[in-house]
Amino acid sequence: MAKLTKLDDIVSLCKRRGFIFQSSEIYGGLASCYDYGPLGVELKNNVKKAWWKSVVQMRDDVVGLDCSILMHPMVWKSSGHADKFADLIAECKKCNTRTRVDHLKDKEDNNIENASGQDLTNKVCPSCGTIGQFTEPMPFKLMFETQMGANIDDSMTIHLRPETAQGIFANFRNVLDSTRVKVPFGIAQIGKSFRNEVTTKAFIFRTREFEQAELEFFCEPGTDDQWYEHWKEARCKWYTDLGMKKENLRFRDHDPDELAHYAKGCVDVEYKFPFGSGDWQELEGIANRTDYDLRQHQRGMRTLNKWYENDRDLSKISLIDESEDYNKGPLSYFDEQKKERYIPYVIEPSAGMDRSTLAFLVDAYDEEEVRGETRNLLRFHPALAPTKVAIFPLVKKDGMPEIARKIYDNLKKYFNCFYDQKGAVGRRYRRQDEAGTPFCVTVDGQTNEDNTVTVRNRDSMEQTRINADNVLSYMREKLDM
RNA sequence: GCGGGCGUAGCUCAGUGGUAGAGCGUCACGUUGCCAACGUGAAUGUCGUGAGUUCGAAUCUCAUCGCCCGCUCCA
Repeated sequence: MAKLTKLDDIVSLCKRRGFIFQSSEIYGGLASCYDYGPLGVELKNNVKKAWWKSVVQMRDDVVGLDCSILMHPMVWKSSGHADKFADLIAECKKCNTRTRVDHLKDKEDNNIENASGQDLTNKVCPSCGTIGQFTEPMPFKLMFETQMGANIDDSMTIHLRPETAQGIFANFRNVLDSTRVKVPFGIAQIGKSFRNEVTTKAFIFRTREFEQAELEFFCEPGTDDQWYEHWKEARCKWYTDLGMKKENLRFRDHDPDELAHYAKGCVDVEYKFPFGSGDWQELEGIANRTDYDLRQHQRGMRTLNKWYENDRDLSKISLIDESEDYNKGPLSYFDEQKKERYIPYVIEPSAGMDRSTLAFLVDAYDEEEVRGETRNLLRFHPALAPTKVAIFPLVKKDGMPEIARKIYDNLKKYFNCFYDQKGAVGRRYRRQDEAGTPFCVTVDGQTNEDNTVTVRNRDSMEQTRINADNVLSYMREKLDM
């Protein structure tokens, strides 16, 4: 079975069928930015809907949220992004390799402790081994900056969020106070995030503007391991339930040295993308973030005045130490049954919606030989298919278009449908195959006699006759919608 | 940011200094009674962009933008 083997094939398919276009293409494109076309926006919306249904709608213990992208600067001080997203990078003058200054190691035989981290004279280039031949360290701003306020004198530099998670932590108290939730419970959100990645990569796989679906699941310390396992399983099942092939999915546990300093554990759900090297690439990360974030925000809340006093300059301040009774702080939770307060632990499944959309697209792609011709099709799960049903008159006469149109007008109230009366019906079928439409309904000569129509299945190409009045109920059952 | 490759119609590509091309797709008309049928016709090009060399540039040179592969980076 010939499949998409190169990224170029995927890009070409995406453009040809209107899934994904390069942003600002008429102006030569803007690096790392992509637009979703008519089929793409339906597909991606369906992926997001499926996530929301699984993570929020179908659960009694998760509520939703939609935070603003712009947040108070202190959010990023507390989260650590303001400091860590401003790394210094130095370039080796010899081989032009850029390395983060804090990753540079001292020359080994130099026993003298080098007090200054900024002194690069004894640092070794990890690429070519040259010592001390670096450019001045240059700051990398990994967060997007923007100005809030039209009046330049009064405007404030703020950041576009680099992750949706912090908006959830910042609203932890609000949700607790307004929704009667009890630990264990989760808060879910889907939304755009922005990161000035040093290198973008592979089509929409790593872009600077991207969409995340994140869940912060709050649980009692001590139960975190079991919830971690629970979400690992639940999230993996989500992909396979939506038709993604098991052999293209795997878990990869992070090595201890790869873990963020606050994380107790982290596992990636990876998909075997057909990129050049055929590498496994991350779709989603599931992390045990412990009580780090809520505790950090408690410190941040206590630091607010210091920020005002220091000209609202994040670089001039550091977070105030944690209070001894932090467990009873403003972001703590009171357990009614145990009559005790604690800071909940957090399990965070964080999925990339653009990556998932691409993976579902690639995974659904298929080519098969039918009567010496190649049939291209996208075997989307019905929940993900951009169009659910296409309705055709077999030919454009004998009242068939009118009947087909009537069926279409009724069905489109319930799901995305497509009407087409042009050209040979075989071509229309194949066209829908390429868009991944699960069913085609065709009105033919017999419809006038006994009010039946044919339903053609995308995957098997088989046809069934059903009564025209039952099309809606038939589709609802088959599509499970 | 480094190294390599690439950029011509919606897509795949041919065209290496002398009139801008093919296949597929798209559209129209006719035909067509179930799987990319057939006939006729049509539309679609800043040859990525900008400069330069030249009588003349898709073609040569430089710059720039974008994409792919490999480094580097990925809190």
